[in-house]
Parts: sequence; C-alpha cells; structure tokens
Amino acid sequence: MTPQRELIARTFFRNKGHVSAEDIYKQVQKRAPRIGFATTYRTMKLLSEAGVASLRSFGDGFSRYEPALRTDHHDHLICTQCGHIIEFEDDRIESLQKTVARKHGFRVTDHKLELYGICSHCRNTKK
Amino acid sequence: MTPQRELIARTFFRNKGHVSAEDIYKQVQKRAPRIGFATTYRTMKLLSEAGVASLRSFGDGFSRYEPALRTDHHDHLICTQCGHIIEFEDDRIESLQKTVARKHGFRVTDHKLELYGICSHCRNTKK
DNA sequence: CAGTTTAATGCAAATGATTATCAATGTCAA
DNA sequence: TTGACATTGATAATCATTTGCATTAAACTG
Ligand SMILES: [Zn+2]
Ligand SMILES: [Zn+2]
Ligand SMILES: [Zn+2]
Ligand SMILES: [Zn+2]
Repeated sequence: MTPQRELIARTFFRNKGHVSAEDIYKQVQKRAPRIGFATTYRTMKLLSEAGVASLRSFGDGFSRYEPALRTDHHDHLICTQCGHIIEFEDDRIESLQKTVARKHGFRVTDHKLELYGICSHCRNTKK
Repeated sequence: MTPQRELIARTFFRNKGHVSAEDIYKQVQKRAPRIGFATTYRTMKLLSEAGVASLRSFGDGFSRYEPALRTDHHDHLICTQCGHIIEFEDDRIESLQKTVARKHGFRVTDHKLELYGICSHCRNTKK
C-alpha cells in the first residue's frame, strides 16, 4: 500500500459511486498533481480485483467504478438527459431472471439491467 | 442507394443478428474486396438511423447490430464461454420494470437486460 | 451528349479510452 | 551499502470506430 494508492482509494470511496477513472484522476490531481493516470487506472483495477470496487460499463464509452459492498446487488435507472443514476433492487425481477435462465439451460453468473429514460427532475424543467 | 450500400445491407440481413461491424465487413469483402470498412461503418450507422438495424453493445469491445423488426422487443442471454446469444422476452419482467421506473419518477425510453452465464452446451462439454 | 453540381467511396490518418513499456525511484532485508 | 523487488509516471502502443479528403460516380441541366 503506497501513498498514491491510498489517496486514489480514499478519493474513490469519497464518491457516491458510478465514478469514471477520469473522474477519480481529476480529483486526485488536485491533491497530488504528480500522480499519473496510469497509476489511477492500475489502482482501480487492483481495487476491483480485490473485490472492494466493482466495474460497470454503461452505454457510454467509459468504465465506471462503484464501491462493492458485496452484500447488496442492485441495478440502475439512468437519466439520458442529466446522467443521474438511481439504484434499485427488485426481488421479483431477480427471481424471474433466474427462471428465464433456467428455462434456457443457462447457469447465470452475472447480469445487467439498465433502464434508460428521463428522470422526474428533467421532465419538470423540460418545457 | 448505392451498390455498396445494397450489398452491405443484404449481407447484414442475411445474418441472424448480433453481428459486429467487422463480421459484416469481412463477409462483404468476399463479394466486393474494394469496399472499405469506412463504408461499412457508415452504412450500418445509416441503417440504424433509418430504424432497420439496432445497435447493441454487449460487454466486449464491439458494437453489434441486429435487424430491428420494430414489433419484437427482446433481451439477451449470453454465454461467456462460447459467445452464444439467446434471445428471450418475458412480459412479467417488462411490466415490473415499468413499475420500478414509475416508482422512481422515471419515464423509461429504453432498457437493457443481459444475463451472462454458461450455456447448457458449454456446461456439458466442460468437464 | 458535354458540363456542372452533388453525393458517396475508400484510403489513410485521427480519435479517445485504456493498457503496455520502461527507465527512474522507492522499499527493505541481508 | 548492496542488491532484489515492486511501484511509479511519462510516453508510446492498442484497438474499435470516425473523420478528412482527394477521387470516383451518379444525378441533373441544358
Ligand atoms: Zn435527468
Ligand atoms: Zn450502482
Ligand atoms: Zn456456451
Ligand atoms: Zn437480439
């Protein structure tokens, strides 16, 4: 554990999740301008390999990280206008997914459910 | 509508869907080696803008296209071992998604549900 | 037809997020 | 101190996709 890694990890956990590597890099830059993005990427990969961060890739070209509490699984509602992300969890959907997979002979190891749309805030300020 | 575009479109529709741009490019190459991949990409973008192809991005680094029949929506089961993709549709999941979105004040315009796992074929030949 | 405009092609170079390379620096135990 | 050994950070490489641009071809015009 080096000072660079510690700063990067701290910065990551200070966020609320769904942070891109560049986000973290820019935040880290303010405290320690000498840290390069290579170290940022490497550290985030380490964190996700260690299981404390999990990698998400939404539609846009970026990889996002969020803290992995391990216990809580959740899916995402994403506002295509302002980028706001809401997390949710629905046990009925989860179990229906398992049913569907079983029906097709799949053993599911992972899944991704993302609902894209317009959040209430953007809908109200729209017109 | 140019001959190049026609060949690319025909080639695309000859496939069963979930085709990468490179797949199409390579198939087109056999019939018309002079066609460049720029034209392939451009034409696929045109097709998806025209609504006859829809763009999917699964976890791997590739953009995939599939014919957009407009009437049928479906989600995907993806084997992480052999890459095989099964399409499915579950009305109960769909309606639960709408319920969840409504609960959070979202108006959903699109969604993505992908189940990753091991298909029955790969499970049987595994050991 | 000849001439002019316009769009489409295809090669090569650019893009942009991520990864690999590698010399320089730090760590630590013998 | 010496020598493994790991880590850093600047830079170059990667790789799917886009873009710039000169060339070709089609579509009008008369
Ligand atoms: Zn919004
Ligand atoms: Zn989340
Ligand atoms: Zn399989
Ligand atoms: Zn499909």
